[in-house]
Amino acid sequence: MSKRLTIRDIANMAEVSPTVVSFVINGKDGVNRHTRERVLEVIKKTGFTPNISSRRLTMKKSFNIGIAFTPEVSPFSNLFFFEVAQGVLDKSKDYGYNIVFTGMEKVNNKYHLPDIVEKGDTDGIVFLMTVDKAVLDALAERNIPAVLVDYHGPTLSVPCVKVNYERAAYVATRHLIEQGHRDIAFLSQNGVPNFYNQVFTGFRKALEASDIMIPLHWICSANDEAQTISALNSIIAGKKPPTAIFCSIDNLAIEAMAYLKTKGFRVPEDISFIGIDDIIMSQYMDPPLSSVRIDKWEMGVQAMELIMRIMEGEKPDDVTICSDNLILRRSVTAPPTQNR
Amino acid sequence: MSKRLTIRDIANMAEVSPTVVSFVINGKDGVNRHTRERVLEVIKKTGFTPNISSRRLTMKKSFNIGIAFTPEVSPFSNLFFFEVAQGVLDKSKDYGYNIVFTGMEKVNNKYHLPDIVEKGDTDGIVFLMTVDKAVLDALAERNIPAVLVDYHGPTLSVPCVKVNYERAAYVATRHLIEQGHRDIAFLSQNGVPNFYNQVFTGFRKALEASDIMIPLHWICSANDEAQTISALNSIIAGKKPPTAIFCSIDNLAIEAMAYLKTKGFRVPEDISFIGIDDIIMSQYMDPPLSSVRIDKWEMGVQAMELIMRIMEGEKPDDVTICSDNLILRRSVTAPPTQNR
DNA sequence: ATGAAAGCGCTAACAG
DNA sequence: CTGTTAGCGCTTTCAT
Repeated sequence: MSKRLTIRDIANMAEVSPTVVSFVINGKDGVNRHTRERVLEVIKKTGFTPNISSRRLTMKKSFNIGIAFTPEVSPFSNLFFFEVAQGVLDKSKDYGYNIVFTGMEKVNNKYHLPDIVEKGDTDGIVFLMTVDKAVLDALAERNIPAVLVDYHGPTLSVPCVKVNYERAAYVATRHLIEQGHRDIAFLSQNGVPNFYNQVFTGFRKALEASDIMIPLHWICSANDEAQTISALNSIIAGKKPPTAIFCSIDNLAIEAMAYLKTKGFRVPEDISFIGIDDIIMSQYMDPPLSSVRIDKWEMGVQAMELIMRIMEGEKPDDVTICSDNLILRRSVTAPPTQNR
Repeated sequence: MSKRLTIRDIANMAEVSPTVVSFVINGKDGVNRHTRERVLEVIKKTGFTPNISSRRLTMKKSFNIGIAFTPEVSPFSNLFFFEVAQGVLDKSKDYGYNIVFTGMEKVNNKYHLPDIVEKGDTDGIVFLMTVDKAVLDALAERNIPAVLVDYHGPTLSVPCVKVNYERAAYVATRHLIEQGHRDIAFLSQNGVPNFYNQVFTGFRKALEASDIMIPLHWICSANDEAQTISALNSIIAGKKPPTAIFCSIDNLAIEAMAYLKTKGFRVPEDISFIGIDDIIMSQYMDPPLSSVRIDKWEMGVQAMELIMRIMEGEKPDDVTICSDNLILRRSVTAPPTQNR
């Protein structure tokens, strides 16, 4: 186990001072071309890499970016944020940062500052979906940049990577209509009011654009499996069930599809389904689920880029990801021809 | 943005020297009880946390643990290692380490040393499934601990967290037999010879234990979707197709099930399926897939624990995870009663 | 264009 | 039991 080289060793070998070596490593000018090349030569030959702990201390930078999340949106249990995380991870490499994942614990109904920032071990944080105002303030005070991915709340002091869910819902619903459906039910979570509003608005506008009216008990919300089932039961209760169901996220569509199949519905022959997100699982369903694809990986990339721009002193605007990329699979077909 | 406190500030406030503060922070003894309490008091009051960059430099430790993976087993695209990573991450908290994810690029058909170790920015690495001998050697030379998760190759110099795939395959196959099946096909990947051997052995032993013989064209391997399909075609080609298919991993079972359904087979009425792993997706299939559950989260936890033990100078043995936890779902039922 | 020297905040001998 | 001091390996004034 040979001792690691230091900048001083390199300096000796190249017969210059440590300062010069530091300069060339950091690409600063003010170094004679020949000297620079000589140093570069030695560095290449020795495979020298500057000790990162030391740079961290000197530069008061951690070269870490955190991804902070609450249990519900852990990239390790939520397939949406799983892809987002991948995006920020991939992009982080380009900037020479480590990504460190930190779950946020809730104590007394408010989130703790991620321990990674308490330790001063992060230069920026990307929050997934939610964050406490207090946490954001603490970050601002420490002057560490933050961005939010897939945030649904009121405008905030930090830039966000957003999805236009109204648009997505509109596109999904319009697709159903274009396939000939006029009896379309709406199923969404409503735990996050803003999300619900966006999605419902998109749905409503699509229907209105085609002068379609639906019975009110076809508009349902559900935040867990039990609620989904009872919503579904109410939707199919009438004598004339809908021919299609719009679901605000794929997860819900998957749950709903499974349940209605147990109730004897054939998908899509009896009833069509469409969702939003296009999570990895959707393509494996039976039938594979049509969905409005959200490029989650790209959201992660954008988040990382926002962080970097903030670090460079910019004050970037929110970015909104393409929200109308319809993925056609087999869960949607024309409505059954009715004879009554 | 108030300046961060240093150990020196705390020392002044508590009217002791920085050394004493350092001692109490690091839980060393040789500090008077009252002094210790006084210092603790100040620390609590101020919310002081020692600058980690500084400790890193002084102690020559990074307080980072890496998870290294090739593209095929990226936790962000492979649902098996996705759960493993979660386990490592959860456990790392207990030890105060960051987890940093590093993909390994292949250049000239061999993997590069993860950049995180080149930079000296990791105290240990968890490799997912594969690793080059050369990389392991480089690590050994730098004296940084490594463990392997779900490794299938010949014995190595580093401890591994293993699955007993022979046992898992045995349990899965026996379940099929217990349900009355005697016409059972075998489908496995064979990209990793050791894995194939284990799984096949388990399958074979279960059959032999019940004196079951099967036609040889029911023993198939496939490493991508096209191969899966052609394997399946060959399996169902004869006049009397099997009543059940054992698949070496859930992914394969999912693919196979989907394909055979398009061929008009009803699952499980016409043909039963069982897999190994119990990945997150399996429960959402139609029908939900029976599987031998591998506790992937626990594998991650064990990996982290192995790393820690190596750091403490131990020379731990491999650990093998429970491999016979049968999860009964709806993809297996009794074989159709035959009348011919 | 180059070098000397200070200092980042901590830990760990070593003295007392 | 407590304090002094010397680094850890780098970056960055400030001279030259």
